[in-house]
Amino acid sequence: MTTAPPGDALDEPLDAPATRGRARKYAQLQAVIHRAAVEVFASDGLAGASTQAIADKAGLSKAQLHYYIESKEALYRQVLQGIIDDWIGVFGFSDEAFGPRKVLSDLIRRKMVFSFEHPLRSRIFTAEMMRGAPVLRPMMDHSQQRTDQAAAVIQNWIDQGLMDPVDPMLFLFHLWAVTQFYADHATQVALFRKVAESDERDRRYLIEQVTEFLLKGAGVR
Amino acid sequence: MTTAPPGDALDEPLDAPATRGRARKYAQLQAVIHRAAVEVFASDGLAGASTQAIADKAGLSKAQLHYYIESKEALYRQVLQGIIDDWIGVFGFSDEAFGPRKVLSDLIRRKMVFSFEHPLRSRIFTAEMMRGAPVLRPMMDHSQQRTDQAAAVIQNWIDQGLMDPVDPMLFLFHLWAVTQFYADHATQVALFRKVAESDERDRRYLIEQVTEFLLKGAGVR
Amino acid sequence: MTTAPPGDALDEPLDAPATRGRARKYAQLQAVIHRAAVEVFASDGLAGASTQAIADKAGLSKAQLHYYIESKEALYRQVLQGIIDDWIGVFGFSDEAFGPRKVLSDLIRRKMVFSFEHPLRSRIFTAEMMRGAPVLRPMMDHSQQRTDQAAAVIQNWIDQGLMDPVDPMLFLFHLWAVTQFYADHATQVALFRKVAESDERDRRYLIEQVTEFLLKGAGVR
Amino acid sequence: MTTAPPGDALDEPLDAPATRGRARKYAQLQAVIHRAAVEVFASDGLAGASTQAIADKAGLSKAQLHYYIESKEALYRQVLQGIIDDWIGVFGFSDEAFGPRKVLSDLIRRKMVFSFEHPLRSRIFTAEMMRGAPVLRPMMDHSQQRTDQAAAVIQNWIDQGLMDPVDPMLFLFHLWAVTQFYADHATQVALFRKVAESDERDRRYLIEQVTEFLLKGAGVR
DNA sequence: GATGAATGAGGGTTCATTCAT
DNA sequence: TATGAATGAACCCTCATTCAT
Repeated sequence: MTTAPPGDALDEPLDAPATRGRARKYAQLQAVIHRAAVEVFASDGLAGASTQAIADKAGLSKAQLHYYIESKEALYRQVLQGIIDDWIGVFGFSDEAFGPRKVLSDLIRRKMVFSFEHPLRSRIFTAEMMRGAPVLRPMMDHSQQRTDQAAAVIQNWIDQGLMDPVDPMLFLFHLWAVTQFYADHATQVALFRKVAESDERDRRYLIEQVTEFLLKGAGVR
Repeated sequence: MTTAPPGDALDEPLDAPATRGRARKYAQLQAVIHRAAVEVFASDGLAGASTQAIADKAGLSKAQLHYYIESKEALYRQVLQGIIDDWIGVFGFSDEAFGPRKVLSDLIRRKMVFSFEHPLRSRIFTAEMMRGAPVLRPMMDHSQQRTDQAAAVIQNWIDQGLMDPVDPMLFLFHLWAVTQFYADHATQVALFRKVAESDERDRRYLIEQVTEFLLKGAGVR
Repeated sequence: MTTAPPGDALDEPLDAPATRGRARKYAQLQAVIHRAAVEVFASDGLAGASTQAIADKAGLSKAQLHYYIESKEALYRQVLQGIIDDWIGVFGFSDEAFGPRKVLSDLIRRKMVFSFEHPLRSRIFTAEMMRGAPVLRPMMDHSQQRTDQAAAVIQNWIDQGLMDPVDPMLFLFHLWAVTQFYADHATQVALFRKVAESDERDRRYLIEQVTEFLLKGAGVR
Repeated sequence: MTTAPPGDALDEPLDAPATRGRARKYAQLQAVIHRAAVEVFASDGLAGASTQAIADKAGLSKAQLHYYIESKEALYRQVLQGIIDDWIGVFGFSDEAFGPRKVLSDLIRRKMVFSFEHPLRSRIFTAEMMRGAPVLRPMMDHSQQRTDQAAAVIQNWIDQGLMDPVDPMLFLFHLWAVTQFYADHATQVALFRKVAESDERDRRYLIEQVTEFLLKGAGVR
């Protein structure tokens, strides 16, 4: 489960100091750009995002930004790639043998934590999905396959009487929909609940509630 | 429950025939523009949508379009207004006295039907929400209040032992999240389930499954 | 032989006066743009030409120019198309039966006149050729075929003993090279000969000299 | 007659070994840059050529290239200078006393060989001429004078009855035009003649044909 | 020397909106 | 009303050149 923003992991191989310093700076800049891009893409979308806005947010000139990126679309693709890379860690099932309660609780918790910590990324992903995933589709090789596997595991659990006979795929949808909601609509959630965002205690409460709701809905024992 | 696209309801007050004809044509054009705008905003977003694209889709020239609308943003606001107007019909609780099973089932069914029939509108709404609702916020006067009322009703039912003691607001969120998912991610849903969209029998199946899941999750009796 | 710049031929079908006036203005503007483009492309090349420069020379704003053209490349293609259209009239052989002296003299005169009257167009063509004709190639359908036919006619004349046994294709090249020179290098020609350009009497002299030289070189009787 | 690409002639004055090695490397690099520049300028023109493309072709970084050249225009000027230096060797008349047949045949052969071996340089020159020679003009000090001398020689021959009374300057133009054609339009020549470029036997044939044509055209005895 | 980084000016093109007819 | 035309502000991106290391 790697939720660190790209570029924050600074364990590069040791090198000549000069090179290392330069590479380090380069990586930092890339990270800054990445973060800026996430913010702008999240609020304005691909079409609405201007490289000027990204450059400003990153503290660069527009020309400087374009020195570091290939194109706006490439930067967007890179952001998406970072997201689906993260998804893998988040969405991977742990050992099926632990049974649905443990495995699904873990999954839900990871997903909720991701929602709390990376709401912008989550929104970019949802927005891309809603557009029909024109950019993302060619990048998602195994997602279908992985989802089918997850559904099979759930079916196994059902067959073993460990949970109610729900439609496994739909259950996965619902799990996704509910957990994702806390990222995509974080502002509204906070507003309606009159609770400040990012309250640690509250997050635990939400995870609890969501977990209980989802497991109960599927009759997980 | 009004799911008809705005502009289709043509029960204008009777008037002088000439004026009525003119007004009628005007209303029809507005409806055409509205529909075109929904399509374009849904797939390209506010920033990505071009008035040219909307005009093309409406069969008008760009200048003609701008004659009928105040501005692109105003048109967008109008579309959003149409959506929240629809929401009211969809989301309104029927008489609390019927109890949670009946009331919530009805609500879920209406919401699912809306998802099936107006996925584009749903997506525009979600996209706007995800941006932090910069345009929508000033337009949503009573939504907070209405949601609070709904939560109160649910709390009542809980107090009466008609359902498990869930957090009412969270339950509403989850209900929203799950039903909305079938609109916002219709393409993906169809893809993953290998089912053609818009199959009537399948829609009934989905409504059933979703209803059961949500009610069970809240322990509705 | 049509050497008029496009847009000058104003024999459009009669129409409603308003439309005709508008169409007329449109055609005039297109002609102005075309002329400006010819000048700029001739002196700066495709890559070096800026739409700003073309717009300035045409007395338009850049945005206005782009309202009338599809793109810089398309405008360039249009210019090239105009040139090869003209070529056809210039280069077409009259009736072979008149014999080489008459037919070739006519051709040379036409080509020289074109060089005098459209040196810029000629240069654009040569420049495009020198680049390997990346843009022009797909537009030249029948040039090869037409040239082969011309070569065959010349071979016929040779077989009939009407001219020396020169390589027909090479003769065509030389004819082209020499006549083209007076367009492509008009400035230098004037400079070296210390003669003002565009002197009518001098043009007749040049045509005479060139004709005699070329015919003698091929031993035309 | 020096047709070697500039920079290839490495007979620099002997010097201290270190300096000599350094100077040698410097000269080699200059030659590499020169060759790369010729290729890029020939196909893209001055405006269309990018220093990046030249650097790539020369195997240097853009910054490195700019360390070795003063500016893009200066490099272009340098290329032009190399070309006109070559022209001198190619175009110089041998001893007038040998008579027009010998002298002109030699000149034509040299010019044709240059066309075959340096088509790119030839094209750059022609392109510059067609633009009106804005860069070249200030560099061509003696060309006018030299051409006048050549014309005088031809006039002499005419006066001696060694060739027909053609306009000497025009004859030089035609000589230039025809021989140049085989460089500037090498691609089209090969295409139209369905002959592979750079065939040694064919080159001899072309030189023969061109020589005969030009001499006959001027009635050289 | 060589290289990554930076920059200012411009490149072509699009667009929402307005205007005149 | 409806349409062609016009406009000014952006937009994404490139480039020759310079700078710091």
